[in-house]
Amino acid sequence: DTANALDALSQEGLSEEPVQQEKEAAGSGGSGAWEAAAGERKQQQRRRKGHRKVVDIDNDDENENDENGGAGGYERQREHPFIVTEPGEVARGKKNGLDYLFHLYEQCREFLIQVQNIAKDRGEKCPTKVTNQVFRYAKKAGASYINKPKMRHYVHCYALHCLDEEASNALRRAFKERGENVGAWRQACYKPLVTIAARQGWDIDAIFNAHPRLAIWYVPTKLRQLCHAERNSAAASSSVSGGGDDLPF
Amino acid sequence: DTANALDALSQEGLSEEPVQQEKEAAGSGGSGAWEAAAGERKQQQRRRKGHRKVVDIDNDDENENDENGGAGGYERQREHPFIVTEPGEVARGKKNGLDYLFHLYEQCREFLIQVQNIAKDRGEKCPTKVTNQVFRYAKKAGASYINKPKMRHYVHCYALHCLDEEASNALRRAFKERGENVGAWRQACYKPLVTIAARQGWDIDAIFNAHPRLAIWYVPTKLRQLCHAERNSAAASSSVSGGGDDLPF
DNA sequence: AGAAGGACCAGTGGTCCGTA
DNA sequence: AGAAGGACCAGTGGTCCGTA
Repeated sequence: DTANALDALSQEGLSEEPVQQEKEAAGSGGSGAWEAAAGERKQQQRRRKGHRKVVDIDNDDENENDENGGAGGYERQREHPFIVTEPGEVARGKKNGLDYLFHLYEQCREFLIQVQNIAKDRGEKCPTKVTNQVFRYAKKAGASYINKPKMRHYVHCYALHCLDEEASNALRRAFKERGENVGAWRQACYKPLVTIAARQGWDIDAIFNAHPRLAIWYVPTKLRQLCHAERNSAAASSSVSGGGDDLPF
Repeated sequence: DTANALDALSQEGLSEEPVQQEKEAAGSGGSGAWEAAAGERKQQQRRRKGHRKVVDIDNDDENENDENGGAGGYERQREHPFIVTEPGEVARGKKNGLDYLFHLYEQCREFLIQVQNIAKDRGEKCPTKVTNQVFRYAKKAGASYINKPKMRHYVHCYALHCLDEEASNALRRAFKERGENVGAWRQACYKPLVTIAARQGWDIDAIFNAHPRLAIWYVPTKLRQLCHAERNSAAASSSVSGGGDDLPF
């Protein structure tokens, strides 16, 4: 129902960055076995504490088939950054607008439904949330612009859009007017959600689950923490003003 | 409500087996660095395909503190095996009965409820199923006889007990009479569940979720597969006997 | 500086298989 | 042979941080 017309909202052309493999291939002067295995294996080193050394001993011919057909200087693409747009406004320049952001959540929902149908058909476990499996499926289906960190990052913004579209729209207009960046707008989305939670007994999980389009998203940790903190301080101040045991008003 | 009186159903005293650490300490003549690290690190070798070699390079003094205070020959305890008992029957000898088995599921439910209350209190994510976290909590609370492989192994038996206690009781009496072992009884529990699923549109997840005491358990993979296979062959035979497109009868 | 997302990591669901 | 459960492993939820 949120039609594919919205796809047009994404600006044509993507930002570019050199591809990882190419840089690795170009980065000459590696230091032996580990370097050679880096393309094949995951790098398990970064923040490792145990000072462990991993050595591959049958690395024979696994890395010889370069599937990308040699060093043709192609570039990895990265989505344009979001900017704060009003409802209905299309972002100009190398930017994406917030209607497009919210549209990505609808797309994920459609991918989830497809994954669910396949699972039901096969008699397999059926996910109720947007899981890693769904992100993998989306990628395989060609929606390479969908990824987990991005979707998780803005879930609460989408939640406000679902739960109080008027408030969400007003916030967008206000932040656009003030020339705020996306990060500031994103931060500002928390507060109205906490207010909504306050009105509904602080149960943010119940609020998500009661909304069909929101129920498929995990409640973001920070939103959960904010609701919890606010509930406690609200209870504390009410018990002070109430002058004794907590009363229901 | 399923009172702690049932705890008495577990035979006093447990089977014994020598403790792992002791055996490892006793097993002299290891072969160098990896052997020395085995107590500290997880053994990552078993079925490994990649022919990888893992070497620890700062193994300095991590393994020196033997917390068990030396080789006092204490024994690890293991629960008595289950035998097929009738409802109400207490197992004799070094055995446990099936009422006790089902009681363990009730205990897990109580541990889950405690974990849920703690989580709600702290404003953390609240589990709806018996997860690893719940098994850990049970162990910490002293219920060392509860463990994940055992509980998962018999979930479908408990499911039958919840969904059709009469049928479950009849099956127990029949298998006791015939002198069948627990494994045979366990296998036999699948079929009546598949029959129940057939009557309810084959949705075994919905059947579990509709029952408050069962909803907290993951549907066992094998039960899910049996329902799926049976649904498909039922659909095939009905479309044959129906002589064309599937009809609703 | 603000932002997108590859890649990591601790802890999960699932159950094998070494053990008695 | 039958059974209990430690311990493993692939893939998860969560998000950091190297990247541009």
